[in-house]
Amino acid sequence: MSVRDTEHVAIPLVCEGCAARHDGICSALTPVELLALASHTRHTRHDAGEALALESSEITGYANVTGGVVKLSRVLQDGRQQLVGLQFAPDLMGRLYGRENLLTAEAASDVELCRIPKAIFEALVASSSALKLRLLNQSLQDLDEARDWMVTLGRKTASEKVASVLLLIAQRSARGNKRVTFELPLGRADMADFLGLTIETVSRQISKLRHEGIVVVTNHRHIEVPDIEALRRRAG
Amino acid sequence: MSVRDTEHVAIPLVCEGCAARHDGICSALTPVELLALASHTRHTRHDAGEALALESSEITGYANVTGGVVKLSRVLQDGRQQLVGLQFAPDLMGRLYGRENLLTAEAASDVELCRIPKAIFEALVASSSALKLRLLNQSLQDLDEARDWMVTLGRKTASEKVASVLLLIAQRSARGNKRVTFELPLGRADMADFLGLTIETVSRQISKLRHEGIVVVTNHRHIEVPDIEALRRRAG
DNA sequence: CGTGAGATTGATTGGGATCAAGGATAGTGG
DNA sequence: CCACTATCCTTGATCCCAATCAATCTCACG
Repeated sequence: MSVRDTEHVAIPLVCEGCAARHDGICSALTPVELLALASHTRHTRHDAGEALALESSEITGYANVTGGVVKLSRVLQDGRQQLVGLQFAPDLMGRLYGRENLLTAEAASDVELCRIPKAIFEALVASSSALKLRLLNQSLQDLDEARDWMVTLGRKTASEKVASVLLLIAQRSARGNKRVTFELPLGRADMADFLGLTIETVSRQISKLRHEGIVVVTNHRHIEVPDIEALRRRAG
Repeated sequence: MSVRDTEHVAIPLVCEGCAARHDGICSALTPVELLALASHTRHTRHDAGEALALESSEITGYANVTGGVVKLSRVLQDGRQQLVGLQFAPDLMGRLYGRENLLTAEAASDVELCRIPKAIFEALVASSSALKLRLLNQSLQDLDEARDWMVTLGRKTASEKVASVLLLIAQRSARGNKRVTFELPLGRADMADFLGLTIETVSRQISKLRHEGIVVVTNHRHIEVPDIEALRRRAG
């Protein structure tokens, strides 16, 4: 089989135009591998608020987030909750090699998933060095982000914390421009759980940023940031 | 070459009895790979408090922690500091494929390292699927731990936080027994930076745990936990 | 024994939580 | 199209946990 021959294997139809194929996990796969994988995947849609995986439940498979935003959280026995991460397309969901979920995954917005059975995906990982490397890089980056957030949680003031989430979401939503407009995938309660604050404090700090002209808020969820650098300075 | 023949390759002398060879990164290597690697490693000793890597400095290599405890931290511009992790033997230090350090690494206790040049180690990773897998599992576990700690930082009270560090260190120091005795690798200032608290609050909470009989403190650094389950309950 | 860094304890302050009303918004059914 | 309603958000008043300020105390080390 010549090198050119691999180009004659058609990309699965469902994968055309999928974010995961270009920037996600699937970009590490050859057309042949992608074709084999596609025959085992199942696409699902989920409304905002729907639980996608429950803490302590058995892991039945993995899933690429192909649209929307997923929030990952842990809860203490008495109900205190902490969001520990957000997943945007084309992130892969599911703790590799895990037996049970350590986290709850919930749709923050309407979400589209491309689900892959556990055994199929793990076999693919075992056989593909490129995929292993891709997953390794992904988890190292997630670790960097988790550690960054530890600084936010442990050492920033309420005001800096709120600026930090807005900045995080703004950066995911638009690139490069000084002025940024976006729709918040999180309500005030989720922001509070992400920041280790209460709803009231989040609301007050957003109001403060609004009065100071750092952000323009329309309809609670819609945010405009006239000067992203000004916001960055507020994030500490 | 028969299977038995690989056993005729001698394990490098320096690797005999090394923690990394049994439980660490090196356990994923064949004797041949280990031998090749050993010729490039350099063993170093460091006193408590010594900086091992500086935030924003160039990454020049990786290192196995072969003895002692290393603390990883980030600082904000104004000096506020947050510890984001501890590394015990036989953890691997250094952000794989990183160009500059995102964290400062400092010896918490006296530390022994087995240093490996960046290029040598990366070539080894590229060639060994078993090593890739091992590193992937390590970083996934670090991510789980970072997320656990996010819950501690974001949602626990000062009292629960202090119980949480003590529990973390107790679990690393001794296994299985109900009664545990250990030496703290961190002073009060480091504990405060790990927990997002002040020295005074850490000290007060330790005193409270002492008065309640949850811990016995001798010489500030030496801790006894009569009933590890009682401590676990305090950690939330 | 003296010294200095680290730890403890006490007094006071303050930032964010809690308690408590209202105000906006999106969805629903008339 | 417009109440009606439930949910989410905002704002205000008060409280409390942990920070800050300040004074010893302990202990390792010369």
